[in-house]
Amino acid sequence: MNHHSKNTIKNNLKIYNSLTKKKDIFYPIYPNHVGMYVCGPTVYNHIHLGNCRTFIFFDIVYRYLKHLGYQVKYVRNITDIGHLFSENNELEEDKIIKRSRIEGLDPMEIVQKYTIYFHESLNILNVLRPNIEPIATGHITEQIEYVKKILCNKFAYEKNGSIYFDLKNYSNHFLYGRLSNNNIKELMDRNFLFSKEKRDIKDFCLWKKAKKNHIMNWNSPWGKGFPGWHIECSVMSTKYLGGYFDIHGGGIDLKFPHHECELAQSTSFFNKKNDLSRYWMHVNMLNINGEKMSKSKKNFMYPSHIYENFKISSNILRFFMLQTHYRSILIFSNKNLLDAKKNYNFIINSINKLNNVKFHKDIISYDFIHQWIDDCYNAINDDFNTPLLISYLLKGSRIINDIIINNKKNSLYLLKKYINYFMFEILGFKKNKEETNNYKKKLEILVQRLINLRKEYRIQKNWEVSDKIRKELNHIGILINDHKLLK
RNA sequence: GGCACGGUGGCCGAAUGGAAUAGGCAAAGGUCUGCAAAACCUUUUAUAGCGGUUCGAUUCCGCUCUGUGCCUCCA
Repeated sequence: MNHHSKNTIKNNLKIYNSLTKKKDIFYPIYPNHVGMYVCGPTVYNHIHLGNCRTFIFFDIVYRYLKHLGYQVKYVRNITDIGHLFSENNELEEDKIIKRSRIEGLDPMEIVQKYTIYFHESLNILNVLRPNIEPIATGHITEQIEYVKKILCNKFAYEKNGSIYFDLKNYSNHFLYGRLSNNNIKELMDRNFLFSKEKRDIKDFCLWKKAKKNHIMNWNSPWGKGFPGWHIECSVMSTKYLGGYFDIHGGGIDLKFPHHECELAQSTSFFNKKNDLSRYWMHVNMLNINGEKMSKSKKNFMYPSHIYENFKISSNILRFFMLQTHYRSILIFSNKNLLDAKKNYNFIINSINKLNNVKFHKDIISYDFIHQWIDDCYNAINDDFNTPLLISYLLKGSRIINDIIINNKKNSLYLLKKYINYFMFEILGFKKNKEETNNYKKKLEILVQRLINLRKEYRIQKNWEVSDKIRKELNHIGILINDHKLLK
């Protein structure tokens, strides 16, 4: 009665594709190989919780594809150039340059500093590193070559040392707006600073001429300048994954214009209809107080805020994010975070109990356990429905408790095997390791001695002193939960 | 103005053309207990509104109300 053969599971993964606007069965271009590109951060600031959501989600995608036996090439870029910051339609300045001015550091020091923070933040969240992490400024030559080809194909034009994408000519040959369903004519006109140079107000920049005081600039056939925002992703994805790969992802706010422009650039580059990626995936936003958490709205929180202010671990933050489906808006609130904590602890406690129980490998197979395993796989296979999967993991935990408490003979072996797969391998929770820090270890011993001391007082029924010790420990965040005293 | 995704109990959050068995939190009750807490077990409550299609709609279609996001800074 074993329903969950690996191939059946593998052939039933459905992914919501922003390009086709429906759930498509996942099959890669080359059997057993998956190429995945995810738009990474611009490293001019710390990453906040909203950014983390996207990277945690694609970590699940990466982990699950590997679990299914695919060889995955995961590429996630670092943007260290090209994002212009506009204020009141007055000034345009590279975000990294602006930040370097504020902090009094060299632009490349800013890049280095926030790249390190980015990696550290994701490490703490147990997000796996991609296979390739290309950096935009490391691919200037390739970007220039790419722009040259688009120019050569007549889908771009030069004006005063800058290169703009020719949307009008593009529209004559291809459809612009396939991802977002946006019709160029229906888009709102805004006054852009560059608009004087552009043939059409909605043309976007491929290469921008550097002003005299613009520190980050490179030589090009069109003079000193720097690449536009969208070009780096087209170039680096094509370089490392080819002109057509399996999955392209990012936050939903990148769908338009960023991904739409990438699609247009790629089509112009090859001069033929091209999807760039077979599946396009977009993660919805994290909302706080009814609106999107973003750097520009200044309503963001960093992961470190959460660990400190809510006294929760990175595992619980991760769990919190996975309790909402990735295509839904995730609402940040104190209560939701505490719900996540309780649920997470419930599952982990059950797993810990399993580790303390001795059992033999099952001989009999139990149908309901197999059903439970199928349910779990079906959940994750249905467009990565992590909230549904978590509900099954909670159910599994309850089954474990029931078996252990009532001393039932049952299929603990399979339960243990699969709940571990789902929690640690696929959902990517960190297994608690022994603390290696020596100083911390001594503190732990001290606390343990206090607890033992208190136990002696309890045996003597000296409630006054034992309650006082418990209170003191509670003050510093160590919770004591008493059990019945053994005689 | 255009485009996209939503509206399910007190709250969060799944699913579905055929009795709402999701799940969790909260609440209530219980086990346990020196007390407190924790842990574990059990139970209650819901498809925004109006039409249409249908034997049957929460699900599909249309309209209304309403929320969020994108429209060249954004994960």
